[in-house]
Amino acid sequence: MAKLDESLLTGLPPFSMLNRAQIREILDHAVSRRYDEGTTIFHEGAEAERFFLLLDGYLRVVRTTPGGDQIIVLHISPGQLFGIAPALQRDTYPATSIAAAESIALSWPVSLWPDFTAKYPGFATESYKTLGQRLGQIQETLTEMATQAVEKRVASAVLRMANQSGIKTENGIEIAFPVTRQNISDMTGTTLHTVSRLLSAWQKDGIVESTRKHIVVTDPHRLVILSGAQD
DNA sequence: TCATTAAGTATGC
DNA sequence: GCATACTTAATGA
Repeated sequence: MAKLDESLLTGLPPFSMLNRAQIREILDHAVSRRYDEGTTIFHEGAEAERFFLLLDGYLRVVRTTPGGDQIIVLHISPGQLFGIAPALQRDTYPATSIAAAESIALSWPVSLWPDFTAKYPGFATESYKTLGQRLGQIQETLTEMATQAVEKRVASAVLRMANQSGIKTENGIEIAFPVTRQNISDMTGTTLHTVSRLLSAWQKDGIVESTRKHIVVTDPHRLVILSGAQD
């Protein structure tokens, strides 16, 4: 296996306080893998054998409700840790992770987690920080789901993706990974029909531009207004 | 206001 | 040319 370059980890929050030698040490224990779009990296409830860091691509994190349908809980962007069940004191994964686009991730056996948190300054605190942020975001989405009207929920879901992964183009902010209407309905607890209608209406109003699996937010400000601010 | 049904068009391997 | 993505209208809770 080819040696991984140290520049992969320098600058990433969990590793930013480490020196070259420490990063080298971490990389030498890591396994790098590529995942095609749509590939499941691990399943909810499965034995957590490894924890991961996303180097490139985007992931959907999906949970199955008691009813049986899947809802998209959050997305993972490059540079983020995921599958960190050990940080939650769990030995199974709390959710399923699926590659939303072609992705590359590093992983380590969970047996190394105690070493990492003990040996590397900043690693533990940074991990718990992202974990806390995620929990907060999930809770926010959940209360939003329960209280807000559909149009607001879809608006904030699109905004979240644009903020998290958006790349600037001439026309606006483009969501960097493929998203279907179905995906958005899975994030917002509505139907793909409603999402389709909303996106069509917004396109007519010049707020977004969308083609298949592809969304550009052309007027973020008005989408923000739709997402919650009242007129 | 929104889900559901249903019936259509567009797109891409 | 077939499966998948998306659109639109109609109906009714």
